[in-house]
Amino acid sequence: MTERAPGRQHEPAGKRRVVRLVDIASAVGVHASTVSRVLNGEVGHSLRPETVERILAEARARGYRPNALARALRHHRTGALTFVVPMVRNPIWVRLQRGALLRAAERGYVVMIMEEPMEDPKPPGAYGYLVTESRADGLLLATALRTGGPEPDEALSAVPHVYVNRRGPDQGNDVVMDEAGAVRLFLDHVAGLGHRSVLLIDGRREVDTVYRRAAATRRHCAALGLTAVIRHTDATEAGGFAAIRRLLAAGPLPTAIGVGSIEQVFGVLAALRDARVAVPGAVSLVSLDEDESLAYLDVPVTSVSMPLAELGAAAVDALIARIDGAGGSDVVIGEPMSLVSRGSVGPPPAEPGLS
Amino acid sequence: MTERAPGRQHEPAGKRRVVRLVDIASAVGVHASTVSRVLNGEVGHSLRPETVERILAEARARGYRPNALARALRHHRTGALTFVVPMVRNPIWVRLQRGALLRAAERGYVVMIMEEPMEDPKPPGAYGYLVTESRADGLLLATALRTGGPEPDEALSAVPHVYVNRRGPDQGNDVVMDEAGAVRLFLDHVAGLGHRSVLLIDGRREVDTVYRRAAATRRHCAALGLTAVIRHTDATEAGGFAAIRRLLAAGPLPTAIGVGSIEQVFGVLAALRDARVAVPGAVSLVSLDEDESLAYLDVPVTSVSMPLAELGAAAVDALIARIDGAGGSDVVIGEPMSLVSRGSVGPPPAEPGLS
DNA sequence: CTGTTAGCGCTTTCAT
DNA sequence: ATGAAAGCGCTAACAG
Repeated sequence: MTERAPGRQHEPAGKRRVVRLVDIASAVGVHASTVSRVLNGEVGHSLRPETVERILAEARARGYRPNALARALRHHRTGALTFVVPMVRNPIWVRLQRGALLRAAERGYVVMIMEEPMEDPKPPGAYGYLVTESRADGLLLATALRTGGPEPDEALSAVPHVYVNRRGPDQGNDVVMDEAGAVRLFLDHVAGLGHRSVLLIDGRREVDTVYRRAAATRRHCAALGLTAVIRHTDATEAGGFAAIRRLLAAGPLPTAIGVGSIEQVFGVLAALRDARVAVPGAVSLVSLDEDESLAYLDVPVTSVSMPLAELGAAAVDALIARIDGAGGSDVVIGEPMSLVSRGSVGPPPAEPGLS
Repeated sequence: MTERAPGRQHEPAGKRRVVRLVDIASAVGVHASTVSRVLNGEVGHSLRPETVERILAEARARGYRPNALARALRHHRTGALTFVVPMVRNPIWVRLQRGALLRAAERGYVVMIMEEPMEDPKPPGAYGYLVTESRADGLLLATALRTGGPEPDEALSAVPHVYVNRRGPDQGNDVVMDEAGAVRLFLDHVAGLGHRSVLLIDGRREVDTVYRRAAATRRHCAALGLTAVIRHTDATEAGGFAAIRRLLAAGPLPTAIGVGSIEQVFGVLAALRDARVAVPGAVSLVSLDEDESLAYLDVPVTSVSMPLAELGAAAVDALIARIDGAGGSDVVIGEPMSLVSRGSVGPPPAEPGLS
């Protein structure tokens, strides 16, 4: 009883080594390869039921777990994916990440996260080494910035990869959301109420989602006969605040405002509040980025809810398909998308543009 | 010119195999072990400078990257850590994760994220297999719930691990924040302004941080001669909203309110707004969870800012120390912590508890 | 100074 | 129905 903290029964002093295939093989009195076959459920090979039982029992008893490293080395498969995300605070990434993590787990993969600093963005190819070094089987690239040209990143030519929530330079590897659909939901809603002038406040135009929303806004406003003003600003509270400040100083606001990120929504709301611009009395507001907190603001904010988790899951599926050698084409996730009405949208004021 | 997409020069049709140590060895005309030595910068062994040069040049030319799998198999080190986090929306995890990711990268580790569903929490030992299978060298356990008893999780006895932002059942493996310090910052601030009654709205008491904040509130209120009311509710907007609703129905509110999570802050503010309780006129409000958006609400909310990123970094350091066999003791991160004054706190109303 | 050998833990033909 | 042997890519002990 003077022994220190005995773990189980025959615990040899010192930390017990992890149990290997050969350990259970020699315990049962068979060869390691036999154990391997049994544990991998080889159906082709007919094993004596009794042997099978003994092996299974022993493995279970000793809590055997296969060494993923050794396995991966043999199979040229790590069972890991790397998700490269921009280092921003926006909750959009949390949901995207969650959708991806869940689906990856379902499909037997683990996910490593790499965060890319926004100040010092690297080209996607900078992450290719993770696959080359056999740390992962493929790359989910959610770095936000559009790259300069359309030349495919050579460093990724032999690396399974998928661009998530942005388009990449090479065709057929994009998994994105239907940003145009989201914009249409917003515009049709306000146009239907009689608004004729629209303002979009969004992030830097180098961000691909922003670019696509802006383009869709211009296009659809033209189609509907609405005037469109588009302002790019920092995707922060301060950015949204400053944008409204500047616009107010220059003249009356458009009557319908769409905002790209929730941080900007906070800033926009604060600026409108400061300037005593009534929402939805004088201007209507729609967030293109859904979050539950929008329901609890002094002006509950209507938003467009996008399928972030589905996007993450679809990206994982697409990447695994590429790892498995199957080709694949661009994917656009459009469902489920909906307008969450919360009261920040109303008809335009009698004298349009009144602020 | 009819060939399809030639990559570089001597690209043999089909995807080029990854370059191995032996490839560059045979190219240079030396043995693989020599290459290994050179590339690992063996100082003890004196290598002929010319050989070194040739090897380095060849490796660079062919973009050689060591196979992390093979290396890990030999070294019994994967160079990966697993971070187990609860699956919640709160931005606290984003910052914690970021601090951990950054520090891990600095120290040459990659990080895998596992999200634990809040509805179906598993014991921390359920993640031990990741180390046993050699998928990671250690575990950062940020699962929020306190476990039942103080019995150390046997499944983790041989697994390097550290509990992050919560205390674990085994001693000496905790890396937590100074929640008591945060609570004191809040209480001293409001007590200094003359408040005598305090309300804490926080999450489920099974969450360790909540438990510690509640205990510290009781203790410090007693020391200061303040009355303390503590309400546990869902860590959501709806939870905060409902808590205030119920309290208002029962009578006047304490004059100083602390709130555990930002989601609850949104709910609390909404409920106070609905009930026309002036902030900070009738009650003062402090968020124990800092976020920039708090500055842009209709009532800018004062908060206590905690060192989340530092916590993540410290946890990584502590875990690596344990992986390296060094012992370690519990760590409490208290700096930098500060009160961010934003205007939701004022002196108590003349008739205390007036609502 | 550099090559040989063995082996990390597992899987997979090929034998028997 | 099971064993033997080779090898994934790399490194470390030991020769020479």
